Amino acid sequence: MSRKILVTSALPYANGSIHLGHLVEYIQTDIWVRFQKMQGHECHYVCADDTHGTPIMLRAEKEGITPEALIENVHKEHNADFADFLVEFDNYHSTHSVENRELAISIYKALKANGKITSKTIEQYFDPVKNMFLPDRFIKGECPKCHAKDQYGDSCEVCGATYNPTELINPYSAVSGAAPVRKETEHYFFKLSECEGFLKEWTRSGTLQNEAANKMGEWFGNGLNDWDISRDAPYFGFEIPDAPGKYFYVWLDAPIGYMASFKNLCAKSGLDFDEYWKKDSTTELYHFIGKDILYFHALFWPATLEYSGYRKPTQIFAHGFLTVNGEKMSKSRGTFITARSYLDHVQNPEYLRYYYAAKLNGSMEDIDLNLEDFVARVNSDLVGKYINIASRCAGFINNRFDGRLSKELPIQWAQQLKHEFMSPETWQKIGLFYVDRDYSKAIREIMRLADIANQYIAEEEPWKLAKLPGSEERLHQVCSLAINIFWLLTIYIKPVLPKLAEQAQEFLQTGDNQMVWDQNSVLTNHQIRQYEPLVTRLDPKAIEAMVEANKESLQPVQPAPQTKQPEPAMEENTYISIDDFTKVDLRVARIVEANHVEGAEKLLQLTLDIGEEKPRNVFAGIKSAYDPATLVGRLTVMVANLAPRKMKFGMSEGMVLAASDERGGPFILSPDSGAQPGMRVK
RNA sequence: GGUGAUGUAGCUCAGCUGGUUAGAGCACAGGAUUCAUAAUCCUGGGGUCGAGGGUUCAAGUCCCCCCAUCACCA
Repeated sequence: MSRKILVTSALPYANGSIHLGHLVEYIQTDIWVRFQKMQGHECHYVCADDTHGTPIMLRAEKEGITPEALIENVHKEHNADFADFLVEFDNYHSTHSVENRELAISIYKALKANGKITSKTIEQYFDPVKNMFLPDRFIKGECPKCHAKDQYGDSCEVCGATYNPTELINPYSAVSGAAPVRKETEHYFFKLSECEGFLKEWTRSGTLQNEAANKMGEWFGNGLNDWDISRDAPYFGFEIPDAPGKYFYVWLDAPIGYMASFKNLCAKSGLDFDEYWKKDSTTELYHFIGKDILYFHALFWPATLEYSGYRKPTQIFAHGFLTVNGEKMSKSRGTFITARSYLDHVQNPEYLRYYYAAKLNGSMEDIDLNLEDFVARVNSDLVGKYINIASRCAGFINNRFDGRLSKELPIQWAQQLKHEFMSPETWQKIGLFYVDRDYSKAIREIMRLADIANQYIAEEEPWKLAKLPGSEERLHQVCSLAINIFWLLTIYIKPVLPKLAEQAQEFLQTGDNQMVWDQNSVLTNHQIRQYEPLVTRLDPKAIEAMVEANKESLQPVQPAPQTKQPEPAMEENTYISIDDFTKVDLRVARIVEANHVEGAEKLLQLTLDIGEEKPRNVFAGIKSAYDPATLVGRLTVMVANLAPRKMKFGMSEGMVLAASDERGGPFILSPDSGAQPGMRVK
């Protein structure tokens, strides 16, 4: 029974190169799609560049080209990267396309007709030099909570606080450096607050993984706010109908890009767009995404579709992030590796496809690319186990039997091996792992089978049979069986290693129609070709060179900030600069008051004078070591610009420094005599 | 801070609804073998399952509380 399936991966932002982190998702999706196609389902895989928004506009300006030219260049680069990693889209389009413009406008109109659009006047920061409203990420200033300098407008990287950009102290524009002014502007909102009932039901109807559904509970708990879907000119995007100078926010038209890409495919291939997108469509729709953009795909997107008269996704598959050697990708460590850099050094994309597959499961857990493990795994599994089966037996077939497989297989095949390698149960078991995106289990099973094959060969000792008179037939059958097993394993692993499967097909001289799932016949009395090494071992030096090269490519210029698909934060150095240190405002403080806190096991409440008008209230975890009475009047040192933190017992407006480890403590610090409250420690 | 996850041998990971001496691959040690890209086969060492409480006849598996790591907070 053939199903009709539409699959998407998240749209990469047209502001940067594809890197190994992105590839987790595209490889994950591609494997899934290839498996569906192998099963004979009608499966279409579409994607596109996400091209709109302020970062694109500003970057184009910086490069002295039009945004259109910028996204065109990036589109070419992305296309080449995906193709080289064997990610086989049926269509790779762009959100800056006629299809997307039409769909975005018609969806907006439908939402409006359904009473789901409203407008509100809001106050936003405006750059008077650039004459533009500033997105949160383009405003910097002092954190209102911890007073750290140069923090972004939406959150503080030092204390982790989130806030509105209007709360920043001494804000400045990251674009021009000018002090932004607050300015009123009318924005359009999607009334998400009215969609709560629908969304609650939808998110609990099996469309999300358990962890993801749990996560949604939090958002519902806080109550849904209306979603701001407009931005003011200048903006690179689509202008909103009947609203001159107002543009759709990039996240409105980005997911519509899935539809647009498919529509574009329909025009080329004759597929029926409505069959896949109309409200009561019986086709299936799956979105593969990273866990970071679950919010957009599990709330905004289904609500948008629901209230504009389209079908909703069948399921949303969220995956985790990539770490390299157990840590976030880092430019200074050379582990921030682009797709292109990998190809330049390692060449074979299937090593990475294999490794990711061996690690992936259907959960939102992060996966780790351990570079040493990567080399070991590829060489030992792929070359040592799997390819080795063909490599060690093909010679006998080629040289002793003119490349022709035997007419019969050994009795072990019928007796036991057939059940392991070719029974309906095995096909089903591995198939189910693919369907569930539990590729690591599929790989594990396939490698278990490869082990069995090598054991079988070791037991039969074909090299001895070759020297033993009268054993010709036995030798022929044993090696033919090994080749058959290699063929089966190739089919099992084909979604992961499509190129290798193609080369194997060439060697085995099998047709496309024999490379299908559920294969139930064997190759007997069949001509194969001369064996050539199908995969070579991966030299660890190539990995070292790649890491080195990426260390060198550390750019002195900071990449443009992104508002979408944020890349994992980068760690710069183990050392901090003097500037980093001076961010910490250490002050001499006098303990004016010290009290026990009712209900707290570890805390004391301190009132600290640091020469300010109002003394600071600080909770310190030093109860175990100090009696409050002995503290009053003492001088100590506190962090004065730590983000105030709301604790169970009240607001803590700083931190007292104290030393401790397993040998004891805490011991609070005291300045030498002469120090006065409020003096800066530096 | 809130929320969702994760923490099992040197490394990467399995361990379903709690039940015999906690598993695999890699790495390591010893042996076998030479067909194969030093690949393969056999044997072995190695874990107080993040810390601490609790429930139970029985806990890696359930509950509580810490600690660490990751993500999200429109």
